[in-house]
Amino acid sequence: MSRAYQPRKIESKWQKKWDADGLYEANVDESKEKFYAMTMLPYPSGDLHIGHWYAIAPSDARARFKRMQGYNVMFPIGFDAFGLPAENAAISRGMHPKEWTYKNIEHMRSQIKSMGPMVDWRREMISADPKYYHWTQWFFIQLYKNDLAYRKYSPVDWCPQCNTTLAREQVHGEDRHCERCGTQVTKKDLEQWFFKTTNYADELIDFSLIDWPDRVKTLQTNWVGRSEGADVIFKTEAGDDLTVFTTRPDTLWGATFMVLAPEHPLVEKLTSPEQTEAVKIYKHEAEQKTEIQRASVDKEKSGVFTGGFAINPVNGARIPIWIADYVMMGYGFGAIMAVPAHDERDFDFARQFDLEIIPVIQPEGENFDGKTMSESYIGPGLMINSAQFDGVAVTDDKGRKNPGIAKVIDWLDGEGLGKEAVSYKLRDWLISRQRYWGAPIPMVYCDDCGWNPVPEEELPVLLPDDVEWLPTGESPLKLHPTWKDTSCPSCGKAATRETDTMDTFMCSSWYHLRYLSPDFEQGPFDQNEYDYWMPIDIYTGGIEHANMHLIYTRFFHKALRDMGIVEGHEPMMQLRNQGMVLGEDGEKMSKSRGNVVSPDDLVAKYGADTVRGYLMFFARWDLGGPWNSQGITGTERWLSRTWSLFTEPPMGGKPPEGLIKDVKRALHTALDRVTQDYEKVEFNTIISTSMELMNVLVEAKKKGAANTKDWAEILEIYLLMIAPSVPHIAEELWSEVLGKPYSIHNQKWPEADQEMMKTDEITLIVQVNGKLRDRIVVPVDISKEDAEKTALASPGAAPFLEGQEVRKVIIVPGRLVNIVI
RNA sequence: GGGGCAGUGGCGGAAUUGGCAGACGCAGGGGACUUAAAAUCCCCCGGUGCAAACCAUGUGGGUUCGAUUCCCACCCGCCCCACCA
Repeated sequence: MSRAYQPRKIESKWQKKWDADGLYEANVDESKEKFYAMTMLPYPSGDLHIGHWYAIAPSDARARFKRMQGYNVMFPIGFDAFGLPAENAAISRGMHPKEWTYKNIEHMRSQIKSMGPMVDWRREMISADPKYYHWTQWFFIQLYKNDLAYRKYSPVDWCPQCNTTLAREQVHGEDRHCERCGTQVTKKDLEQWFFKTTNYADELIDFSLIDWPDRVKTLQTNWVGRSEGADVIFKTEAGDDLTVFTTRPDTLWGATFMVLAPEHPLVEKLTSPEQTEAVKIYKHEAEQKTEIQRASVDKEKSGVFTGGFAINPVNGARIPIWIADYVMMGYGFGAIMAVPAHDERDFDFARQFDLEIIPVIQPEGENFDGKTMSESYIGPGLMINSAQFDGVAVTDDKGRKNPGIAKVIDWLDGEGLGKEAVSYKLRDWLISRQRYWGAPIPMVYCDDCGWNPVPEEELPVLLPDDVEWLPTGESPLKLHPTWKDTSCPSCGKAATRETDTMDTFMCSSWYHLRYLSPDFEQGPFDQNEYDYWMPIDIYTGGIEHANMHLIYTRFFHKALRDMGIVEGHEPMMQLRNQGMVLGEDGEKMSKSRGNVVSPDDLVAKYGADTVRGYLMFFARWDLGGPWNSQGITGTERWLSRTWSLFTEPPMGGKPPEGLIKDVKRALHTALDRVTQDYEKVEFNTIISTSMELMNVLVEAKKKGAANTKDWAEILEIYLLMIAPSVPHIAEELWSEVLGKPYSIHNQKWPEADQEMMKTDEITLIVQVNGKLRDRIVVPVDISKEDAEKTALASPGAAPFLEGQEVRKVIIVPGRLVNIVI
């Protein structure tokens, strides 16, 4: 009597054996082509979420497919172990962040193992291990030595809930809330460490070397926000330079006033005695505004006149200088020339405060008058009121491609009034965090020598365990009685350590390098491993990191490349994003909503293979969607019917003529499709095609197909096909039921036989005026003439052709005949 | 306001990229087996219509012999950015 399908039994059995045999150990092997498949590492929050499974299991299937194709595949995993949740847990439970984190890792590691991924656990990295953050610190020092890390006093984003600064990227939404806790972010003037990500702005929007989703490329491009234009030097009446960036130097003659950000350094000097009070009040209001809800979007412009004037360099006009909060200190120079006739915001401002409007671009057939214009004009036209440039055509193009802009830039340059310039929205990356559970920034401050890096031989700067983590807004390390005391690396005098820690995104910017050699002590990675494995061939994970991790890690790689530490221009050649698994109610899963699906429960009930298969099947992987707890029974049935197919005795007698040929055709067609879908990283159709094939096999077995000598080979190919997606049942059926040599995961991916896929007869679609009228079965090699003849005579089409003149017949060989009447 | 992604049965989704719309699965209906239930197996399953046939891929146009697929305009949903000069 055949055994029933007992997934949990066979799954833990094979997981143990694979582990004991080191089946998934990935070693440098020059004789084989490498494939580095990586999935975004989890944060050890406590429990593996279904979202983790969704990220890891299909990625694992893809990696297994590559392995069967003959690649030497590395599919590592680790833990992004530093970060705020550990500290918050420490505060609320009175448990040390380290203890909490490592306990969680242990638990989550076993949960990951329960899905049976082909992970080489010898390569695991944990970013909170001293042997890891040693090198995070080392990288900081390299960036510092190469002039890519600097300290700056500036207003920075501050989360009052998390009690720390945040990178610009970690501030979300119109209301500017904290990425992690959702609290409204405030501004704080602090001296902090930054990385010069802006040095790489242009390179970061060049995606020519990588195969990344358009969505991510667009997000990153918009985030970098490159604009082409010119820097133009205005002079204040007092003689100070007042430089502005503009994308529209062609409209310079229409600049009738200037606007500075309230925080602009020249404001005080410019302000006339009679305006001093008004300016002071406005500055104060503007400061408050960033702190209060800006969500109440009254887009009505506010601002105040400083009493100061500037000279428009192109025409000598004396123009007033205002301050307004619609000008941002952080972009360009924090100052603009206002051209109300051709900029919507400037127009609104001019109308509100009754400032002069001079049109300088005019399309044909128009006759603009600054006094009567009802809105600004942004489009193309001819320059007017612009002295020698009158009549020059201005197009919709940006930058130098626009003839008007190009001419003006060249002229400005020649006159020494300005120069071509590019501006970016991208900010330098603020990495200081006033928190405990992170990698200490390895810098020392000495009253005499200033800032110096900790000597590399003294790394790592260890995080002390005995710390009070009172959430005070000061770095907890600062409150430690002795930790910060050290000596100056330069002069040896008593000095103080930097007590801030690094943004955890710093840890995750290079973890792919640590997988190469997690225990290597002479450097961040072993060069031999690097030379073999890098770059990453496919990186999978959520899209939410498009403007954070995925920009930082590219920046990091490019910076290391310029230091000669790594090679190539990009770390990750291909990126694919998975969507999100939502709760059954279509909402984001959350404990408070009670719609969380527990993978542990599912594995207990259905087994890991069913969960893996269903995650691949239930939605388009890149989109995700709501979980359906009934839907998983479809995958469960697929596997139990597969089990029966292999374990139940043969049926029927002698199979009918042609059956085996038909089965083989279905087999190879499915194999071809599955192969393509794995290449394209489209998982749902891999499973549906496998189900479809199984249905064919079940039918064929009933008709006696299992009584032929071909049957064994058919079953083998089917098993090989499903092995990457459902590795345990495939192994059991392969090694135990078919008695083939262990392991199925060392077998070669079968090749679809194009000959087998061919048919003798095809079904030709017969259309009349594009409407389906009949289907005719014809020989595959039918001539066009015969196809036309047969179609015209077909019973379905004939009635529609009666008494009609056939004007044209379109024949798509192998597909259809369309008769046009 | 700008940008992106999507819109196909009751539901998740297919459609070899311009050629049979709805594969595969869930749910539903009917039947077989069973004392009964579960499991399993078989049949039906977009709409209208007795049928022939017609209608149907968010809406309206267009290109084409032929459009879910390409183009234009619009509607709805989600995501990102948002007074960025």
